[in-house]
Formats: sequence, structure tokens, C-alpha cells
Amino acid sequence: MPLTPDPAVLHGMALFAGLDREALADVVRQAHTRRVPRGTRIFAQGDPAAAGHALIDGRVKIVQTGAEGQQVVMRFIGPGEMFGTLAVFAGGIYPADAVAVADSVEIHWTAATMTALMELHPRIGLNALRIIGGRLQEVQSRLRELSTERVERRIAHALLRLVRQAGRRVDAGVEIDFPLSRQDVAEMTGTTLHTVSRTLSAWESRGIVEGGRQHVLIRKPHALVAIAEDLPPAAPG
Amino acid sequence: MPLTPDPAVLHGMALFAGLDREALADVVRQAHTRRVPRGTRIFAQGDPAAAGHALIDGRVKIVQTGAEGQQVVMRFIGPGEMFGTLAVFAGGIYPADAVAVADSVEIHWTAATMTALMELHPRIGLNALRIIGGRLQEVQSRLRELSTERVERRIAHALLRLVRQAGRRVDAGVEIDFPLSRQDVAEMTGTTLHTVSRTLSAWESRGIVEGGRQHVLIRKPHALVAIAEDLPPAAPG
DNA sequence: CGTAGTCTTGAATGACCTCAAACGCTGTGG
DNA sequence: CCACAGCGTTTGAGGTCATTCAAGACTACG
Repeated sequence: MPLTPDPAVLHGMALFAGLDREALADVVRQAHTRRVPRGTRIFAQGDPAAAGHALIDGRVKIVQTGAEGQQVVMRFIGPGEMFGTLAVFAGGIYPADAVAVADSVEIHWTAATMTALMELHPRIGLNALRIIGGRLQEVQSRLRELSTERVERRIAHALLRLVRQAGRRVDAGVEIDFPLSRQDVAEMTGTTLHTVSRTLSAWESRGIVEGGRQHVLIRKPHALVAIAEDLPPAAPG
Repeated sequence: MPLTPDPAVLHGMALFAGLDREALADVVRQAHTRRVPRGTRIFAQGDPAAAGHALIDGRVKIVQTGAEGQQVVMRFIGPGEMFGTLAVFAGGIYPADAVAVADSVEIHWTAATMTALMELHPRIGLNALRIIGGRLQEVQSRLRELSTERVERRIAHALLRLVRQAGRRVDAGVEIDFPLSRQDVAEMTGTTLHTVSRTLSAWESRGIVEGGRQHVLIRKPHALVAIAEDLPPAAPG
């Protein structure tokens, strides 16, 4: 059921930045939206890339699985971000699973539609190029971290990245605003949930973070930055 | 001195695939080429992205350096491949160094030219999207390997990737056709040159590879695949 | 023929993983 | 409302893969 949404949902989506009112309406008209409850797999690694997607609300985890079942979290997608779009143009196969980690609303366009839209509105292609470029640089940075840094610093970097992307200010500090398990963090940083747990426990005893079941609150972001950048810890405040 | 090259050099460049004769001539007319001796740094990490580049001949290493000087080899660029182009559209800053590891010939377009060309010939943008998309997927695969695989398998993967990209058939097997040090391999796989050296020595004693100063020859590619995929070694042949 | 860069190899250390067990929160069904 | 089951988390002990430290051999080149 191609539920045609309010064109307003596209506002703030980098993929459609700079399109005029008419073009946006055109884009929206061809979209399909659907609700995806927490835990739903939106597409699976290895499937033909039938559609390009974007997230209206919620949170989606992009996970790649290796030959022996090892999983790696490539990124988390938040509202306004596209996902699975790349596969439509390069490869034609989804390179990873997309799983909703919170109740979400997703919008998508069939591969054919996506291609047509892009030819009709060249601006979309340029936007996509910029977005993909940014992601490539981000993944390359992670590659460097993973190659050269110790586990503790990698975990600090991962949390800081999540704070930037999905941080919500609360009295006690900043919290990650979606369910995030130790296992997830481990799969983002190339370590085990045990090491993540130990690390967070150590930080908790220093008052830097506060943990909970699938929940992380950062009490002292600056201390986390110090760890990530390997600076001397600041004087206690 | 904008040495205008023969349009033929653009043939087989994925970035300009599908352009008609006239468009190609247009592209070539705006290009600058230059010879870059081995060891030359073509651009430096952190510099404003003044131009998009492509390689006519030779081999270029893309290296990212971390805050404390740790280096990571992002990829090797061969003839026909573009490099440093992404930075023109996303970020405006080169995210890595580009160094010629063999005497090379490079062609480049200023950022302004590049943008103009892309608007005039939308096909270039789509090509770029496909290329960047492919690279993103490749980097993501490496990220997964680095996260989940042991050093030996990572080295095997790296060599196989190089064979695919720069392998030259010779009597004894396949050799990497440009100078490649143990240090380079270490920086591609997130390990140390010591471990790479030990690993290659072990393989050499099993007759799988043959080493030399900045030189690697693969005698039994299938054995390397077996290591990379963690298959049982085949019966000796 | 000396020098600088590359490569090899040994020994010791240590960061992190693996294995193992137990704890505690959360939601569910009786 | 309580009990229980399931899942995520914590923590310990032991082992190991790879790094670090160290020294020496080889190769290319001026």
C-alpha cells in the first residue's frame, strides 16, 4: 500500500537538498512508506537491491555478516538519512542487513524509480555523491582507528561518534537515544562484548559513563575525548 | 604547462565511460598531465582539494596518517583509476597523502573544472557515484576483515587483492608488478612489518610465495586463497 | 666499499580473547 | 501480584596471538 506521505518528510534530507517544491512533490509521489517495528529486518545481505531507502523516524542498524557468521556494525541510520541506496547503483546487491533497532518509519523507492528520479533531477545524483563520499571518509577513518589504536580508544571513538549522531542532552550528561547493547558496541569496534563491558565498568567507576541494559549515558564527554585522543586526563572537577 | 594529452588516454577510464567522442575531447582539453618520479608526493593530507586526479601510468599509494604518525595504506591506484576526486566534492580537503611508488604519469583537473565538467556531462557524476560506491563497499569489507580476522588471513586477503589489481603472470606464478615493501603490507593490514615478515617467511618455506626486497611473487595462489578463506590446505601438488 | 634502507629472526611481554559462571533486570504468564 | 524464564551484563582465570624490544644480515646504490 503506497502510503503517500506529506512532502514535509523530505525536508532536511540531504539526498533531496536543493530540490524545488515541484521536484520534491514528484519524489514523494513515487515513494512508499511503511512502519517497521523494532527487530524487523528491512533488507538482507545478498538480496538484490530492489529499492533505495531513507529513514523518517526511529533507528536502523546496518550489519555486515562474514562467511563464518561474524557480524560487524557498519553504521546506525537516524531520521533523514538514506540507506541501502548505494547498492542500487553499485553492485545491485545489498552488501549488509538493515535491522530496525527501534520502532521506525521507513520510506523507499524502487530501483527503477530511483534511477529515473536521478536522471530527471541531476541534483539528487550530486547529493548522493557527496553523502557517499562523506561515508567513505568516515569508514576510512574507522579503518585507521581499527588498524592503529587500542581497544579502549576505539570504544571511546565509537561512543563519541554515537553521541554526535544520536546524543540527547539530559541533566546528568548526554545519552544515546536508542537501545544499544554491549554486543553492538563490540561489533562497531572489532572487539568482544566482554572487553566492552569491562571497559565501560572501568569508566563507570571513574564517573565518566553510566551504563544500563542497552543504555549508555555519558557523564563526562570531555573525559571520553581525552581517552579517544590519548590526552592526559583533566583535573577532577 | 598544461600538456594536452592524446584523448586515447581516457579510454578505459571508468570515470569517463559512456561519454561520446566530443565530450571526451572536451574533457581532455581541460586536463593537465605531468610526470611524477617515484617517491613524489602528488598531494598531501590536509591540503585543500585543488584538483581531481587520475593515473595514466605507474602506481600511486594513498596513505592516511593519524595524529601520532601512524600510517595506514588506504589503497593502491593503478592506470585508469581516479584518485583524490572525492575530496573535491565532499569536504574540500584531501583526506590522505598520494605518493607515487613507481615512476608515474598523472592527469588532473582543477576543482572548478571538475565541477563544471560534471554539470555539463551528468554521466560523469553517475560514473563517479558507481566508482565511489564500489570503493565504499571494498573498504567496508576490509573493515570487517580487520575486525574479525587473524593477521595471517588479513595478509592473505591483502595479497590476493593486490594480485587482482596488479598481478602479472610469470613462469613461476603471479607477481605484484610494483615495488611493495613489508612495511606497506603491514600498513594495509593493521599489523607490524615484523609480523608480515614472519608470515611471508613461513609461507615461503611452504613454497606458497617467494619474497625479495620490495617484491612479492605468489607461487601458489590457490594456497593463499585457502588461507584467506580458512579452508583446509589442498594436497601437495 | 661504505652507508642507508629493507628484511629476518629471537626472546620477552602484554593486551585482549576465550572459557566459564553467576548476576540482575524486564517482561510475561499464571 | 508474584514467579519464572530469557536475555543482557558482569567478572574472574587462564591462554595466546601478536607486539615490542633487540640484534644482525642482506641488498642496492652512490
